[in-house]
Amino acid sequence: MYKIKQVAELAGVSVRTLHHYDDIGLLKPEIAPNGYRLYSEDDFLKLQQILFFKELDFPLDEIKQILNHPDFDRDNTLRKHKHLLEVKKNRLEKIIKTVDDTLHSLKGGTKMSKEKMFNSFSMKEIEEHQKKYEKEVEERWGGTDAYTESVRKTKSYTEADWKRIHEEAAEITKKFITAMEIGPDSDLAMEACKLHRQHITDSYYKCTLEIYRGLGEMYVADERFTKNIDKAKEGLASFMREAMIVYCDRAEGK
Amino acid sequence: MYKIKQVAELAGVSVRTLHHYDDIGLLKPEIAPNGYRLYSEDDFLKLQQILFFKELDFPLDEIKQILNHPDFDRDNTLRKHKHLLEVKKNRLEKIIKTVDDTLHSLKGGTKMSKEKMFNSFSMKEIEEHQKKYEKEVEERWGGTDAYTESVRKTKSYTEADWKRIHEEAAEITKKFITAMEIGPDSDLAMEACKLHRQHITDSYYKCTLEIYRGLGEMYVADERFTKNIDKAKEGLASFMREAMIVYCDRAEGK
DNA sequence: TGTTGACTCTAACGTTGCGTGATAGTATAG
DNA sequence: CTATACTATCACGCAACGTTAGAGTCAACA
Repeated sequence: MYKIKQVAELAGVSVRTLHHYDDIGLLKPEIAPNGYRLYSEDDFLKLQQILFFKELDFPLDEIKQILNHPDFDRDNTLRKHKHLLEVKKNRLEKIIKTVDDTLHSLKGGTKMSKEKMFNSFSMKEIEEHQKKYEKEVEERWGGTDAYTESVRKTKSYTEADWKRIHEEAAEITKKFITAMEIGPDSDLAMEACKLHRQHITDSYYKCTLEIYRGLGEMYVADERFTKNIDKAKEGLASFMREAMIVYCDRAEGK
Repeated sequence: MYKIKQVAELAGVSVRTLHHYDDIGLLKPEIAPNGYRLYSEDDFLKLQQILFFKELDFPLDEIKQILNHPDFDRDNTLRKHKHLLEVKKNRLEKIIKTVDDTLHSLKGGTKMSKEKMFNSFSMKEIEEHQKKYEKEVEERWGGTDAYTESVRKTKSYTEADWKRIHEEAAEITKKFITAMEIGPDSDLAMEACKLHRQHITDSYYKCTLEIYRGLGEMYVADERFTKNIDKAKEGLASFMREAMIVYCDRAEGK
C-alpha cells in the first residue's frame, strides 16, 4: 500500500490531481484509520488507464463512466488506445509536414492555400474516433437517450450517492442469488426484478420494459456482461435473463 | 480582407476564439467602419503561427510576447516548432510502446515496474525544450529579472496602453533618425537616448545603464535586430549603438 | 518527553481558454 | 418592408487542476 506522495512521485502526477480524482470518484483509494489515503497495486493500474485516456483528451467524467462500467474490458480498451494514439501521431506528422511546407513557402516557394495552412490542425478525425468509441459504449446501455440521461444524472453524484447505489445493487444481487434456489418465475425473482428495474431508473436512466428486456438479453449475449455478473455466482447472468423475461412478459400481460 | 466567420471556417477555429485573441491583444484585426473585424492575409499567417505554438502547449500570454517581439524571426521559429513537434511525436511513440508493453504484461508477461508504466507520460523533456526556448527569448532582453518584470507588466496592458507605447516608440525613432543627420554625440542624440531608456523602463523593465549599453551592442551584433531596426532607416541600428555608448559613457562620467 | 520538520487532511480561491447564451446592431435576400 | 444571417459586446459557466491556508499525524531527534 502506498501513501499519496509516493503514488504522485511514481506516477508523475501531483498530489492535488490525486485528491481531485478521489473527490470526483474517478480513483478512490482505501482510507487508513488516521484518515490518510492508501493506494493499492490495482489503483496504479487504474491510474495508468486514466493517463492513457487523458492523453487522448477524454474528459474525466467520461473516463469515469468507462472505467466504472460493468463491462469495462482492459484489453479491448488498450487496443483502442493504441489505435487512437496512432491517429494522434498521424495528425502530429501532418502538422510537422505543414511546418516544412510553410518554411518552403517562405523561401520563395509557391503561396500556400488556406486549406494547406490549416487543415493539419483539425481535430476532426480524432474526434470522430472518440465519438465512435463513445457510441460503442453507448450501444451497450440501451439507447442514446438513456445514455445521455445516465451521464447527466451520474455527473452530479457525490461519494455518498455512489456508496448508496452500490449498496442497493449488492442487496438486489443477493435477492437474485437467493431466488436462484427457487426459480426464475418465483415471487422472489419477480420482486428482485422489480427492485432492479427501479434501481436502474432511479440511479441511471428511465428503464422501460423494452430496455429492461433488452438488458436481460445482453447479460447473456455479451460474454463480458456474463463474466462480470457471474462473479457474484456462477450462472447468475443466465438466471437473471430468464427472470427478467418472465417479469416483462407478465408486465405486458403475456 | 475577410470577415470573422470566414476566417474561423478557413482556419478551423471558432469565432469566440478569434474574439478572445483580439481581446487579449494576440491577434488584432482591422476594424471596418461598421465595427466589424477585418482580417488580412498577414493575419492568417500570424494565426497559423499561433496554432503552431498552441499545438506545443505554449500559453497564450507567452505566444503574444514572442509574436509581438521586435526580433521575432519566423524562419527560426518554424525550425524550432519542427523540433519541438518531433519531441512531442517521440513522446507519443513512447506512450504507444507503453500500451504494447501493458498488453503484453496483461497476457501473462512479466509484471511492469512503476517506472515502465508511467515514465512515457512525462512532459519533462517537452518542458525542458520549452524552457530552453523561453530562455533564448529571455537572453535577448537583458536579464532574467528584466524579462520577468516585462512579462509581468505587459500582461495587464490594455489596447490603449499598447497604442500609446507604440506611438511613443515611433516618436523616439523619429528623433534618432533626425539625429543621424547631426551626430551620435549630439544633444539631440542624447535626448533620444534618454527618452528611449526611460520608455523601456516605463513600459517593459528597469533599464539600467549596463542593460542599456548591452542593448546597444545587441542592436548590431544580432543581425535580426539590425534588420528590424534598419527598416525605419538604413544604418539606424549602427547609429543608435554609437549614440547609446556615448550616452552611457557620459552618464557614467567617462 | 517535547520539539521539529515532513507529510497528510479539507477548504476555498484563482487560473486559463474558451463555450454558451443574451441582447442589440448591420447586411442581404426575398 | 420583412426575415434571416451575421456581427458586435457582455457576462456567466465550465474543466482541471494550482496554490494557499489552517490544522492534524507521524517519525526522527535532542
